[in-house]
Amino acid sequence: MPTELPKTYEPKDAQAKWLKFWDEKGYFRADPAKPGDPYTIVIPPPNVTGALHMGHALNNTMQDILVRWRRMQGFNTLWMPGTDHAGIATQAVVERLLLAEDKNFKRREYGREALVAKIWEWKDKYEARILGQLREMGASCDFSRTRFTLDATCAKAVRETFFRMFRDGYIYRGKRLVNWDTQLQTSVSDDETYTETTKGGFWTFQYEVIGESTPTADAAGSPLFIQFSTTRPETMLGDTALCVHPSDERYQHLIGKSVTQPHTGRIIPIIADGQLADPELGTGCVKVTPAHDPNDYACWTRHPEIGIINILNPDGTIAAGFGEYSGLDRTKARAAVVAKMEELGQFIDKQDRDIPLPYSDRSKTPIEPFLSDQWFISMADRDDSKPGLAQLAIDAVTSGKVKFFPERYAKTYLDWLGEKRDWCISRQLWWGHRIPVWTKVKTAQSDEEKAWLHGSLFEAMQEWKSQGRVSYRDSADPFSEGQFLVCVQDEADSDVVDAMEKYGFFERDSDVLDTWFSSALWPFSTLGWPEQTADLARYYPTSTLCTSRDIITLWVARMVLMGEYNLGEVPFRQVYIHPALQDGFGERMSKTKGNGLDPLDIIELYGTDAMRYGMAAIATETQDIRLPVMNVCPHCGAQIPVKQEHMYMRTKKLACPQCKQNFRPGGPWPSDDPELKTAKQASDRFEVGRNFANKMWNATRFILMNLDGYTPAPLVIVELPTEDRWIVSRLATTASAMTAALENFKFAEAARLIYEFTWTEFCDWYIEMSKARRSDPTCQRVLVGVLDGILRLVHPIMPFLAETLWEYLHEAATVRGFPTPAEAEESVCIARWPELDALIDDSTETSIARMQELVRGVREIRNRYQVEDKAKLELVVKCSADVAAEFTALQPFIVQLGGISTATFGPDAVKPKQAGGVVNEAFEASVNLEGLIDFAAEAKRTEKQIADIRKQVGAMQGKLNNDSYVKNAPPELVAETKAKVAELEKQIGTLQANLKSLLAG
RNA sequence: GGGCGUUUAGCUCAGUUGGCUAGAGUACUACAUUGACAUUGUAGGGGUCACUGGUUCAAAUCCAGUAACGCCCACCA
Repeated sequence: MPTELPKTYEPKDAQAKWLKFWDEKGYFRADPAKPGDPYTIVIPPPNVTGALHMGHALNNTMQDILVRWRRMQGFNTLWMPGTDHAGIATQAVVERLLLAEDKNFKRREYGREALVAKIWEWKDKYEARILGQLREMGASCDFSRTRFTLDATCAKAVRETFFRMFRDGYIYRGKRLVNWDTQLQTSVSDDETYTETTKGGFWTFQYEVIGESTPTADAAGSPLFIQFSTTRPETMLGDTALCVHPSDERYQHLIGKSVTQPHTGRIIPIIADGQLADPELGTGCVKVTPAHDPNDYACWTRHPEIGIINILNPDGTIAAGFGEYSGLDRTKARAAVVAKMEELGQFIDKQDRDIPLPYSDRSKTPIEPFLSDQWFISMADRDDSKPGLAQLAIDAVTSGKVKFFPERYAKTYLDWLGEKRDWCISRQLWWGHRIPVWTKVKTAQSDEEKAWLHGSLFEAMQEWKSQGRVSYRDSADPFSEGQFLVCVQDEADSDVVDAMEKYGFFERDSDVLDTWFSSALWPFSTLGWPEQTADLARYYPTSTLCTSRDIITLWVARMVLMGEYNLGEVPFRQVYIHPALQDGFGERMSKTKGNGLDPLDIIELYGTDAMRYGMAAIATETQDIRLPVMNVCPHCGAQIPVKQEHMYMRTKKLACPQCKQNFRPGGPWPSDDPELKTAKQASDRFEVGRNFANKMWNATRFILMNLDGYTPAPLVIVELPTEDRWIVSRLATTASAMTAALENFKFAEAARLIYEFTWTEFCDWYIEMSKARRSDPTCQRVLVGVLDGILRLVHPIMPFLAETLWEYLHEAATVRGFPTPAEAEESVCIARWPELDALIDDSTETSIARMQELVRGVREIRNRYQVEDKAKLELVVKCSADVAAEFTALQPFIVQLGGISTATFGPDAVKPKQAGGVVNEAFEASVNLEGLIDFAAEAKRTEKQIADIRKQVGAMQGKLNNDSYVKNAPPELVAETKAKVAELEKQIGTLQANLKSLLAG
């Protein structure tokens, strides 16, 4: 006696149970020694800054569907999990935490080692949380291989890559403007700045043009001045040019001339640069201060001859070498610089103006653009035999080695790489992979020092270099040069490091690498590269990368580049870009807006399977998808749509329209009123998945209730009754279509296919039909076999549900399937993906479709006349002998599903006098409505139907009367139209006859 | 400013290479209730396919333009 199932599916119990079971069985542990073509996915490592959000849920669901599906297909699968150290974001989070604990927290005083240790603590906590959430979502990762971008394995790959690139001349040190916090004396990332409108000034000055005089000068000839405006007068000390637009007629004659910078006496040129100067703005002339303004800096890179001059000390005072201004704070310097211009009569005007000024988030002081040493990777083409890195990555895609899905994203990738901009890889942080380069910071003084540096150390270095332990530029005695850089292959190589640091000649660079540097190595660092591991040999290159489009450039392009450079092979064959989630108003979901959705709320409310189904169903090929968010009232459970004005924590309290009680809208913010209950968040998009899970649950429940005496036996398909052949064929078609959908990353279609097959065809029709065949052994076998197939097909999307039902089915019918039953696998995770193409049989489809049409017609009449279901109807169907034979074979189902008392089929069937009817090309069905019929209403309906058909016929006749249609359209289409017209004309005839008798009453 | 995308039922979205009366889910309406399932069943109503023009025998679909919205990148003396 099979187990009786509860009435509804309880996702929570199932989730806990199967996570444990799968883990114990080790289904997701990859073994390179096992057979099967490899299928590998590396997870886009989530940042260890916090919890997983809905975007992760989407991303990971896509990956898990692919991995579970491929595993069932017999691939040797590996889904590599892990997390990202996310340099800036993580360090900022931890620093904010420390600042909250102690208002006087200062990074420098706290110290590098202590801070890094603190961040590790944070990492351990949140990594565990993230991995836990990943498990809860059902992710079939191989958690035994979990990596972290800052762990020892990944660090090795980082060191090796940096060393090679340094050695090969791709990595170089250069200057770049950074956001400088003069109070904390540190650079800050763009993320750590905010812009605030500040009262400032807009000054206009003039510089004297050398050797020119005004055209309208008096006899003596007065000097010619050129005017420009600025909001930061103090930077005039660092001016190295004035700039005008090349096509600006006012200044044509001055391009190439020079002016005097009055404070410094420097002679600086007037240059033309179309990108910097805008003739429409101000005077059309602009000063150029490359060291203190990003645009001017860019201008300098285009005109390097003008030079670049830094005027600031790290504390924001004016640097030495600027006379009376040196040592002044930048604000005092500004006043002094302006005063000087007034004194010289070269001050024209000052207007008060509100200026958007960048501030440091940490110290709340204005940011200074500050020139500093940075590390870069050169992307450009090279003169030597070595490849240009950008080109390597471009070729990987243009050659088709890497394919994008949807294709259009290849353009994003190629456009960005085409610029071949160098990649700045250094970050002024402590959390990350520290740059393994030592710089010579002093020259030898004493004889002893000289002997050491130029003698013993240099000799040792040459030796180490030949051993590949260090890399540096060759020359007779490089150590005699001023700045000298040594890249150390292994920072733990104490021979080298101790030797360099002895006497303090060398200091290690304090910067760390951009977090994307280690992320770029992820597809092979996780597999153990540079070691030649079994994993690397088996699972690289990986198969598919699933990610979002905003990191195509930051991440995808760089992985390809690094894979090609380090291993000479692309890191993945396919890149699937999934859509981005938006809220109900088309705005990107984000923490600051508070319009996000917590996957854990969704899981709790609807279950993991429902969440996964929702994610799959939503993943179409568009680039954005909307997910309207609702608050669930914590008192009564009412669902209240989130409105735009609730965002950004603008609404701190909401009243439930149903129970009138107050609550706090759900969101990422901490509560400021512990009394006020916080709403969970929901979205009705997940109800479909929950309902679907329940539908499958109950279908299984029904089948198991009717399985008494089940025996497995081979099924001879051709000998099966129509309805059995039909459902088997439909299952086969569905399986085939799902395979194709998944191969093309059409997750929404895959979800729709299994949903429609299960709900509409299997539950609404086949199971209903099976009720007329109680305990028919063949029917039992088909029910069991189709359910088995459904569970396999749905497993990648809804694994917990599938596994739960699989276990029940296993108990009741271990041996199952068709055409030849076999003992099923112990878990649906390792069951074979259905490949039933041989069972696809189109010929039965038409008969069942006709039968469905007939039943639907009867139901429609029943509804129209409000005939209650219990009342049996008399059915007469006028049709060809062939169709009559089909209907006769299916008669039990027609009788059952239509609620029929007697049914007559055939060409000579005589319809009752008082009848309601349905007419189509294959049959005319009539139901006896004696005593019920409303002749006038029925006549009116018939008239409308005739009119509708006439309209169609008219449109088609129009086409057929059009010579160019008959001439140009495909002949088979024309023939089809003609046939259709004839068909419809026939229907009109029947309907008119009916109308006549209706009118006659 | 540059690039990419979107606009189809009240809402969220399908609609393949142009070709029968444009579909689904949800919401809505009516009816149904101890027989797997109300997280249900049966049936029904609901669309100027953003707008303008063009190509074509034929346009939701192809082309051009307009508008609104979204995302990415660049930039704002």
